[in-house]
Amino acid sequence: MRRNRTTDQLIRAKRDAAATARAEFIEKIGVIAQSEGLPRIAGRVLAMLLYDGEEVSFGQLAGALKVSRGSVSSSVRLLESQQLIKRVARPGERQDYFQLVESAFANMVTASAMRVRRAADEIEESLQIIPASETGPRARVADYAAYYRAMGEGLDTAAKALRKTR
Amino acid sequence: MRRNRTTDQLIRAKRDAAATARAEFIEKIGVIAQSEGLPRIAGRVLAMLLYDGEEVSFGQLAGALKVSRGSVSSSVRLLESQQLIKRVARPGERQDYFQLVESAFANMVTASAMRVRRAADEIEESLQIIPASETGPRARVADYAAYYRAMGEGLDTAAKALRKTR
DNA sequence: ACGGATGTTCAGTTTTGATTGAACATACCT
DNA sequence: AGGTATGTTCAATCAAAACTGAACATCCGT
Repeated sequence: MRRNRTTDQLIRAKRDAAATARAEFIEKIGVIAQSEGLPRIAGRVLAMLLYDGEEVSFGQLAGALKVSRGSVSSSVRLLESQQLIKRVARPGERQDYFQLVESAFANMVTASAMRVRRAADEIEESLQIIPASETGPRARVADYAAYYRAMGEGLDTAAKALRKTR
Repeated sequence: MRRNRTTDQLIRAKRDAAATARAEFIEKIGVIAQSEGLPRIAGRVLAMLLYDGEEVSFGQLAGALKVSRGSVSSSVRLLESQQLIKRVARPGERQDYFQLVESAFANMVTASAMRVRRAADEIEESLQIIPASETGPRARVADYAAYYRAMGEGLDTAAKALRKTR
């Protein structure tokens, strides 16, 4: 099929639009990730896997994101540890491949819940040390701990709900 | 009333225990604050106000936490902007005084909700740009946005609940 | 008006954490 | 075994954010 110049230009324009949309999304998630306590590169890895939806190789990550292999290594390890992505072996291929886990969103919530729970633990540790005579401080710190506990449970509940639905 | 040496020592030991418990709590919250996206000093200010329960002056904050007045200024402004503390004027006193707001915990949740909602907005912005032809990516990004939306609403609900209870 | 106490601002410094890249270990292919 | 592709580790670098302190503005009492 022969196409004229105008048609070709349209097609190219469309492809470009898709490419820039993808690039902007990846960068944006990189920034959002930082406000979630993830390093920027980890966020971009996550974004790329989410956007593309398919398995992506270690080399592709380093290449497409233009970062060192060292960074890719530490990022994917972090994301694996939080159960957000998984490493898959492709028969016959040397490289590692990665993809988002099914329940990635739920697991993000679980990771938050874990952080909050750890904070609650620390505060309760403090509570142990405060002498019984300090009734005012004890009451207020106990309230604070209870707040963190409640948050943690709320997040866990939310995670469970997410897991059921999708 | 005359007390012997041993009694005095006991009293002093008790006071010391209370003081170190307080100091450790303040430091600990400083660290936890960082994982919440607050600067460390702001966390310590918050901790001091929470522990002591009463109004604390600008000067006391700088003195007790051993930080510059500049740091106190920016910290209290940040905490005020998030509605976690309030500045109170004492009649006849020149210094500003600060205390935790009643609904501080609920407001912390609200602040988180705001952050999450902002992230959701950004992701939806991305969604606008992705061409309709990219059905796979669009669906996945939309899911991601929905997840953030749900989180935001969940947090807002939690905040409302907290406000009712206490 | 003056002096001193107070809070804010901002340029400079310090600290913290992320990122790189080279050395290394491992596995595979020949 | 030798060579190459691959992922990890870690010391060095870089970037971002927190923090300081001095200059400034404001207010209050005198």
